[in-house]
Amino acid sequence: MRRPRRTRDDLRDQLIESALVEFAAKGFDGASTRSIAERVDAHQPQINYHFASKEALWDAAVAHLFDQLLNAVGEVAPLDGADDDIEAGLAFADALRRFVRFAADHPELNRIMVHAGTEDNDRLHRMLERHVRAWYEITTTVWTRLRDAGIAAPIAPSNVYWVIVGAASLPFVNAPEVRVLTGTEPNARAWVETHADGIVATLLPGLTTARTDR
Amino acid sequence: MRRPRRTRDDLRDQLIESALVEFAAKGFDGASTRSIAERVDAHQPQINYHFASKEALWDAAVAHLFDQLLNAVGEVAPLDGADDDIEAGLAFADALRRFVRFAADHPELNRIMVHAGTEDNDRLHRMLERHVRAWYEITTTVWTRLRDAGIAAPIAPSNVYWVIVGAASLPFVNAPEVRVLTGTEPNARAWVETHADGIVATLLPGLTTARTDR
DNA sequence: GTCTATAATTAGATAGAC
DNA sequence: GTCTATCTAATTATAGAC
Repeated sequence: MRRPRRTRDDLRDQLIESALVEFAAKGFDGASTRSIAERVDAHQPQINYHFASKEALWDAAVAHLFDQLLNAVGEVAPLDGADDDIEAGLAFADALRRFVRFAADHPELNRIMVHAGTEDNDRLHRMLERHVRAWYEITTTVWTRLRDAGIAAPIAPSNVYWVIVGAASLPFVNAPEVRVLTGTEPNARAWVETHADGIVATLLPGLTTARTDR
Repeated sequence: MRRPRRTRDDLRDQLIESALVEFAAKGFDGASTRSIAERVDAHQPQINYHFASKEALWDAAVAHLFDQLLNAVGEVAPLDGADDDIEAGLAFADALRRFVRFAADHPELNRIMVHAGTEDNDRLHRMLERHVRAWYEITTTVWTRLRDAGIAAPIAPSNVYWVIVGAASLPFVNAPEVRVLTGTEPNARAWVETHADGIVATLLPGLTTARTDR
């Protein structure tokens, strides 16, 4: 009945995956290290041994998520360097689509972010400076350019970041709510693509026009 | 040093207000009935006496919030009856603006909703059927009409509800994040109105055009 | 009818066994 | 170096005093 002993790294990875699910579902305070451990057949004190504290586990889990995000959406920096504005707009549209797909596949990211963003504490500051600020800055920069080019919708660069994140991720963050209210499955491929299409067409109305103009 | 004894209703109201803040900040599991009680100078067991259980207190707090929302945004039903489409569009734009202002003034609503919507449990179902479904239905109905009239942006009626709620409320739900990343105060009147302007102009592009056409 | 004292459970962290 | 046994504090609910 005994499970073969795991390697250090395997156990760490499993605890991180488990932590993501629990933190996303119940928030930092609501999640218990005991449940996180038991979900992967470990004992609660093993968390303190491998991560020193609940906070440190949270930091590790968040870092893991943002690694995956960067992998999935890719560096957006090149956007700024695209030759012409339409090019930049198309690249941004692509990044938006990839972000919507990531939000559908990994609802934990935006669940954790929306939990963390409600309270002003050290955890939030660490997450923002380590992982979020770069995304915020590149978004406002590219958006300003696309606005000037008449491609982007009339949203101020200072708040477009939250419009994008909120609109793109909420149906996946609240997937159970979507299922109850619509009777449809938001994680179905078609649902996700419809959502991405709507977001892109609405936020970048000048792109559809421009593309047919060429 | 003794506080004058409160009436039954005063204490209930104070506990509900306190519960809203705590549930919004930490989620249902993370919030403790002890903190909720202590915040208004009461003892933890008084919650069980006045509300029977933590769940019942949550239900009462949520009901109170949705009462306030209805008060602030008003019945949207009349929208459907407006004579012409532009009229309906203007009324919808007005409701959107009032919703944005409410989200700024009462971030607890969307914080609690976003927490509740992540887990499929009885609490979520009670909230959806009692308070949310009506808003979802009227939104999709009006949106379908405005889409057909060429006023609304190209977002499917089945997901526009989450686009609106997500885009309109996230900067207030995550106000601490906005403060850190932008250095601005999202609750400032100007910030809120700029946000509302952006949302309305982006979601109802046909309205600006139509208005100048007349 | 209302609140205080208290019970039963579960939280995260540590100390010491292996 | 890793995990198990255990500790202290905090959780919600109840029982009984006023």
